[in-house]
Parts: sequence; C-alpha cells; structure tokens
Amino acid sequence: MNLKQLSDILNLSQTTVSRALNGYPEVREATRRRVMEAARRYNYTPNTRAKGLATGRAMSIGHVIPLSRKHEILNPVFGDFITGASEAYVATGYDLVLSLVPDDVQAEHYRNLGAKGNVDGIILHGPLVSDSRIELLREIGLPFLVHGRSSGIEETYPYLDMNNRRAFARATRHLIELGHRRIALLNGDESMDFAARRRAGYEDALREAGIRIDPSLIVSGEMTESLGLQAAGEMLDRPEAPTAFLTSSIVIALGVERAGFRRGLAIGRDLSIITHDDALSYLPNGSDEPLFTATRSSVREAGRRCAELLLASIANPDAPPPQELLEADLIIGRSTGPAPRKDI
Amino acid sequence: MNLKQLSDILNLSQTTVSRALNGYPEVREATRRRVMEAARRYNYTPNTRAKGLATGRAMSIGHVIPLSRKHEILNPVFGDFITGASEAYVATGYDLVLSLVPDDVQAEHYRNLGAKGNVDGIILHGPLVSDSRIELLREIGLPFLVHGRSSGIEETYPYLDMNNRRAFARATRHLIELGHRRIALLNGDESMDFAARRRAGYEDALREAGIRIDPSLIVSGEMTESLGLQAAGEMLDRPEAPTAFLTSSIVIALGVERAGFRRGLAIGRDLSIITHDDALSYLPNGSDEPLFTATRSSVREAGRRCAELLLASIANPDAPPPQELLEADLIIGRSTGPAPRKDI
DNA sequence: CAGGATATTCAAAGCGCTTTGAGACCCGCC
DNA sequence: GGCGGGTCTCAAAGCGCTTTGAATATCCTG
Repeated sequence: MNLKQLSDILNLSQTTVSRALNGYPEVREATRRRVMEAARRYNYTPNTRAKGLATGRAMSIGHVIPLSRKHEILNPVFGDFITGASEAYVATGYDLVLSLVPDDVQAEHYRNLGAKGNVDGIILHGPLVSDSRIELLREIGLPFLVHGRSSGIEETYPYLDMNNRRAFARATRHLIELGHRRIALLNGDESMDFAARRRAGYEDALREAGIRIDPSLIVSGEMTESLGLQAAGEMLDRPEAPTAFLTSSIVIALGVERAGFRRGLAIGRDLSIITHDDALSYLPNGSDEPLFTATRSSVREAGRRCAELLLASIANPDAPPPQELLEADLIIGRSTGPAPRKDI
Repeated sequence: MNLKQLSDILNLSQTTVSRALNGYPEVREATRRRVMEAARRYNYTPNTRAKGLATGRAMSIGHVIPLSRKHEILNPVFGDFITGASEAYVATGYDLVLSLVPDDVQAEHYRNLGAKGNVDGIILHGPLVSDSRIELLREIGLPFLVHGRSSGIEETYPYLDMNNRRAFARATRHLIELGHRRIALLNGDESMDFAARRRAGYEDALREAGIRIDPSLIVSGEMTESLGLQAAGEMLDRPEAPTAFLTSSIVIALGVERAGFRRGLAIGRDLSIITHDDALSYLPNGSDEPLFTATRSSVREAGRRCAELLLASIANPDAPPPQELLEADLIIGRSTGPAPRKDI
C-alpha cells in the first residue's frame, strides 16, 4: 500500500493525504480523521526511503564500533549501551544502523556513511587518546557525538563521558583510607581514553597520599576474566604482594577474586577489591547487597543520554555542542576492608 | 557530490556514469576507467535512499531483539552474534539495522519493518517454544531466518540452530560415565526454545542411564553469575548435594565455581562442572587449557552463517528455505573429574 | 447576493538514482 | 558508397514521498 493507492481509495489527492498524516493545519479535522482511519485500516506506513529522499533526512543514527584486527573483542559494554540508545530512538522513530568496522578502514567507512546519506548522525564509540576520528567527523560535516572523550584533542566537540579520573581517584583514596599501601591497578588497554583517565585518577590519589607509584602493580590489557586471574595471581605470589586491587571491570574483578580463592585468601579481609561497575544487565554486582565495592555508572543510561543529546543537536544544529560528564557512585560492598594488620 | 554533478564534470550523461559504475557492459573500458577514477577522486558514493527507491532493495538487514519488559536483559551472546553477522554484511555491502523491541509491540514492529521498506530481510532472535512471530513473518512476506528454532511450529521455515539437545545429552552422558548420579542443571529461561531443548537433552541422558529426574536439581532463569552462585549454593548445602553441575552459560558456571570455593570444594575433584560455552570473545574459557569442560559452539560463527544464509535466500527467493544445524564440540577442561568416592 | 477572506484540495515539481527504448556513431563488408 | 550490425550514449520515465504555488469550495460580511 503506497500513498497513491491510499489517496485513490479515499478519493483525495496525495497532497491532502500526506498533509493529513503529517499533521499539517490545512486539512479539515473530519478529513484528517477519515485519512488516519483508512491508513490504519489498510496498514499503510510511508516508505522510509522515499520519505528520506524527499525530506533529506534518513531517520536513522549510525553506530560505528571499531573492531581491532589484533584483538577482535567486542566490548561487552556495548550491548547495554545500545539498549539504552534504542530507548531514545524508539521514542522518536529513529532507526539504529550498526556497523562493526576494522580499524584500518574506519576513515573510509565514516566518509561513506556521510556520502551514502543513510544516517543523520553518528555515535562514536571507544575513543582513543588523541583520536583522529574526531577531526575526521568534523571535516565530513555529519553530526556526531562521542561516547567518551579523547585527551589531546584541542577543539571542542560534542561528547558524553563518565568522569573516569575522579571515580578512580575516589576509589583509590577509599582504599588508602582503609590503610592499603600496595594497591594494584588492573586496567583496560591504555591507548583507550577511558583507561588512560582511570590510571590518571589512580595516580592522582597515590601521589596525593605520598605513595610511590609502582609500575609493577599496574597491568593493562583486554578486560577479561583471565587477565584478572593471571595478573592478580602473579602479583599475589610476590613477597610484597598487593593488599588491594582496583579493576576496570567486573569481569576482571571476578578473575582477581578467583586468584584469591585459589590462595585461600578471604575477599574483603585478606584482600580488598574495588571494581568499576558498568551496571551491565547480565552481570549484576550481586542481587541485594553488592558483591564488590564499586564505582558504578550505568552504561545503559549513558547510551540513552548519548542518543538524546545527538538527536537534540540534529534537531537544532546551531546550538553549541553538547558536553556532559556523568559522575560515578562509589558503592560499598563486601569486597573491601581494612588492610591486613601486618601490612600497616 | 551526486550523480548529476559527477556526470557534468565528466561531460557524460547520468546513464552512462551509472552504467559505468555498476558494471554494465555497454560502456567502453576507457570510459569506465575514467568514471571510476573520477568517482574516487571526488569521493562520490551513490545515495543509498535514492538507489533503494529506484531498485526496490534496501541493502540492509533488520535484527530485532526482543526486550522483555519483566527482565530487561540483553543477552550477552548477542554482541558476538552481531559481530559475526557483520562480517557477512560488510563483505556484501549490506547494512545492519538494529531494533530492540519490547515484547508487547513486536508484532507491530515487524509489520512496520515490512511496510516501511527499509530492510530486505530479518533475522529473528531468541525464538520461544511455539513462537508466533514465525507465522507472522511468513504472513508479512518479508524474507527471514530464525537464529534457533521453535518447537511446536509445524511448517518449515528457514533457520540456523545449534543442536542443543544433543550437546546437552552428550555432556550429561559424560558426567554419568564419570560416575556422577546427582547432576544439577542450571538452565536459561525454559520458555526459550534453546533452553527447553537443552533440558530435553539432559533428561534424555538421565533416562537412558536409568537415573531418576529430580526436579529439585533443575533451575532455570536468567543466566547470570548470581543465578549460579545462589542456586548452586543452596543445592550444595543440602544433605544430598549434587556432585556435578551442568550450566547453560559460562557466567552461570562462574557462579557455581564461586559457590564451590566458598564451601572449600575443589572444582574438578569435589565438584564437577560442565558448561555450555558460546565462545564469547570477552569471556574466554581459559587461555590455553580450557577452564571448564564445555560444549562449545561459536555464536559468532553462527552469526556469520545466519547472515550468509539469509542473504543467499534473498538473492534466490525460490530456493527451498535454508535449514542448518550446527553441532557443538565437547571439550574437556579442568572442571570435571570422577564423582567423589563416597558418592558412588 | 456580490465580494473578499478563509478553508480545503489539487497538480506538478523535485529528491537521486536505475533502467528502458531510442538515437548516434563507427566499422567492415559487399 | 551504402548498408547492416555493434558499440556507446542519451533523454525521459519511474521509484514513493514532500512541498510549493495555484485553484476551488465555503463562509461571512455589508
């Protein structure tokens, strides 16, 4: 069923039907009702492509997920982010076009997305430190919004980020106040901006407390269970083992916990853990009382907000670029406690 | 840059340029090269919407993820699936349109997708037992392919599934051969088809061995770490505790493991665990030797294959509906061993 | 009830592309 | 040198929608 068929049935012109459907004022109420009614009856839905061609708007947003050739890991966070974004899109009739693109063809892909005209805007995922894609997107002229930030980019650009630095500084400070001195950091890949900022926060707090930064207590890499298991295992076997771990994701923390279990260490007593918790739906941090003490910030909420901001800036292109910084909560669970006596 | 501008620059008609670009034979090679060259130089990419309008093909595939209102959990498996599917799409120039749709508006959403004409086909995720969406999609007439199957649907429909029943029967048999008699099953929500089949496989093997099926050893629900922790914890505290667990996902298995740790049980000796392993990129089952004994089937591979099958059946609508069944591997890790002596 | 204002409706031009049917050009052959 | 056949190129008609500018009803006032 297309517009012409519908208007023929109604004995109206296409113009009138279109206007009636799109809420223009030049249509008598009775006519509009009649049209609406018929549209529903015949299950008429305007063809998106044709509508897009005519209006110049694609009614869809592109999400481009970088896929490293080296470690082809799709960030598990992504699913929740998308869920949140989707909420905003569904509410406004937008579609979500997803592309997973290998690093080496990213630039080309962004250019194509612009030229092909099938998205009205782009959400940029997984920004690196000094990420060149930001400049590229500005150059292309397609509206965009960065989920995260990129240190080292001077110009202002639209973003929504979580205050990683402050969150990790707070967490580190909390451990220090509990008497811990040897605090390990198991971080994500530090070429990613978020991980670099988390490390900066960790170092801020240590410096502040006059604690030497020990590079042998810092590991960064893919955020998997085995990273936690292996790195923590190795560190715990040292004579001067850390008494506390700060980890960038719950999955890593689970690995640390296991390394502790294997060595007969009680979590929260012999060994403290604070993790960042993205509040992923399928990895809840305990059901009632949180398992891990954690800096928590819902990535789903971030997804929703990102989508809202991008849609708003598409609707109003002259507004200044949106920039938002979410703060994480520090929630206390059962994985932290005072540093063991002998270590104070 | 659009076709007209490009053809003006080249002093050619739009037709000629279009034909040159799309590989039609009526263009001299020299001309074609000249056109190609210019297209690259000016970074011309045909507008998808316009092309779609003219050809009637959207060059994109819709993935509809059901989002239960009750437990808003996005299956973590989904990320890897999409990654796989993406590989097939990128190779053929298709886009991936994603929608997360609450259960109660699914039917409407499928209808709209059809009418709006912005996808050429649909991948149906998360089929339930007797899933009515399959009938709906057939009625709508849009090409589709089910990832999984739906028991209780009589007509043939295109699908790609993993042989869940056989996989779980094999795993259960393996435990039985190791001497286990009290084997618990921690399953996904059994209104989902895959979970129902897994349970059937588990029961097949028990029946075969003449072991009574004990409903108190079967739990199904959301596949989270805490499900594993709680269900296993509760079972292990019984006088007649199970000696082995079969779980539907690694996350559950991690929970079981933790419940074991907490009770001082050695995994692989006091307690055996077999899990299904979707080979998720961010949840590797150990780095060299597998942590868990597992039935393994890469969901990413499944994604790639689903996409390929759907694209093939779009290209050739008269072919019989593709139906494929993947077999899972049973890989032996360190989480299984003979049943403890006293229990034999 | 004429005349102008207002409320409705219409025909037609685009949006950027593909594709059809026809025309121009060039070649070699008789 | 004219003609048939191949090779290229072209103008124009759609694809389904929005939107402009004009036409037609309808209504109200004096």
